Formats: sequence, structure tokens, C-alpha cells
Amino acid sequence: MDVTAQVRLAKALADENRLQILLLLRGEEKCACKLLEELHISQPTLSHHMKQLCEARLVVGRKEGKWMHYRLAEEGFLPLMELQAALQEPAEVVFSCQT
Amino acid sequence: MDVTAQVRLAKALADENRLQILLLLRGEEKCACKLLEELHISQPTLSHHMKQLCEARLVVGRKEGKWMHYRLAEEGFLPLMELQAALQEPAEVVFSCQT
DNA sequence: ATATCATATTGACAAATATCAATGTATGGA
DNA sequence: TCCATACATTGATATTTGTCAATATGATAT
Repeated sequence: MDVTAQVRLAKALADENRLQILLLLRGEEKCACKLLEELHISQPTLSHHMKQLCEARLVVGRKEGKWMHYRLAEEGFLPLMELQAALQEPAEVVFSCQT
Repeated sequence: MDVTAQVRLAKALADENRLQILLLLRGEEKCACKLLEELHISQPTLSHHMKQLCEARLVVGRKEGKWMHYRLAEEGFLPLMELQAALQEPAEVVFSCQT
């Protein structure tokens, strides 16, 4: 249970523009310039969001010449899936002792 | 696809103390005072976090006399499950027209 | 009623975040 | 080499967020 990764993933998802970016990447790789066309944010802002999405391992980037191509990372939601699974179990007993 | 609910849920998950609270509620209802004992935050801060968790529909509160009892909400992760499912489909064509 | 306990709300403040303009860094073409 | 393109980084600013002290609310007991 890597709470740090879970928090980082949740933070990455906690912005409407970033969710929109994820939806724009459904099923296809796109370059940053294409994403920029489809959003109403500046180029530095997009770059900032892509960095967060990559660091949260939700997106993978691939450099090709001048272009950066981004695609959804498989298993990107795993940390939150783990959290959800953990919440459906009773609390784990770390240590127990009866005299 | 309620992006607003997804963002609100993600924001609610994007804090280590709140994740800890969720883990403390695994399998059992607890009152705020019990949660307060197990965390290192002030009472107003806990109250603030509980409000966010309730508004994000991750937690349900039940008032009993002076006490507030909190428990995990079932289906709390649904908005993010929907998002994850959506990301595994190709982008939906909202409208298409060929002449 | 008054006191006490559990919790919520308010107000203030520091830290984190989203944003953009300006600038930097590669890359490819003329 | 020089210029244009695509993207990243920096610096500044406004907004949001997490936190606590102080106070308010509401319930129970004396």
C-alpha cells in the first residue's frame, strides 16, 4: 500500500483540465500541439499538466524529433484500485497479543 | 460522465490525512472523537476533512446524540471507476456527418 | 438554568497549485 | 549558420487548500 503513490495519483486526477487531457488521449497517442489545439490553456500550462500526468504514471511520453507524443499508461489507475480494494477489507491487524 | 463528481472525488482522495481516515474506517463505523485520537490533527481540521469526505460521497455520517459516527460509503469510488472505464474505450463520436 | 462534552464554523495564515508571459533548449530546414 | 518550430523551464501572481485558535452550536447531565 503505497499511500504516497495514491496521493500523487489522486492529485493528478484532481483537475478538470487534466481529466480532459486523459479523455482526449482515449484510444490514441497525440502530440502536445494537438492537445493544445483542443484545450483552452496556454502552452506552458499544458506542459505543466503533462509533467504531472507523467509523474503520476497516468500518461507516457515519447519524444520524436521536435514533437512529444503522449498516450495513456496502462495500469495507471492501479494505486487507486489497490486503495479501493483495501477499503473493502476489514482493517488489518498489524500485531496482536493475548496473555 | 460527471466530470465534476470525478474531480471532487479525486480532490477528496488527494490528501494523506484523508486517505488515513478512510483506512481507519475500514470495516467499522467510528465516531469523530475516535478518529481524532488516531490522527495528529486538531479537531477543526478533522471536521473539515470529514466534511470533504462526505461531500465527495466517500463517507456517510450519522448523528447520535452528541456524537457523529462515520462509515465508508458503498460505491464511493464509482465516479472514478466510470472514468477508468471510459479511458479504456476509444473516444466516443458525439456527432458525425458525411456529405 | 448552568456546566460540560462533542462537533461545526469562522477567521487568519502559510503552503501548494494553476495560470500565463517571458525565456531557454533542442530539432530540423533554408 | 541562421531561423522557425515544438516543447520545457522560470518567475510572477491569483486562487485554493490545509491548518489551527477562537468561537458557536447543540446535546446531555447536574
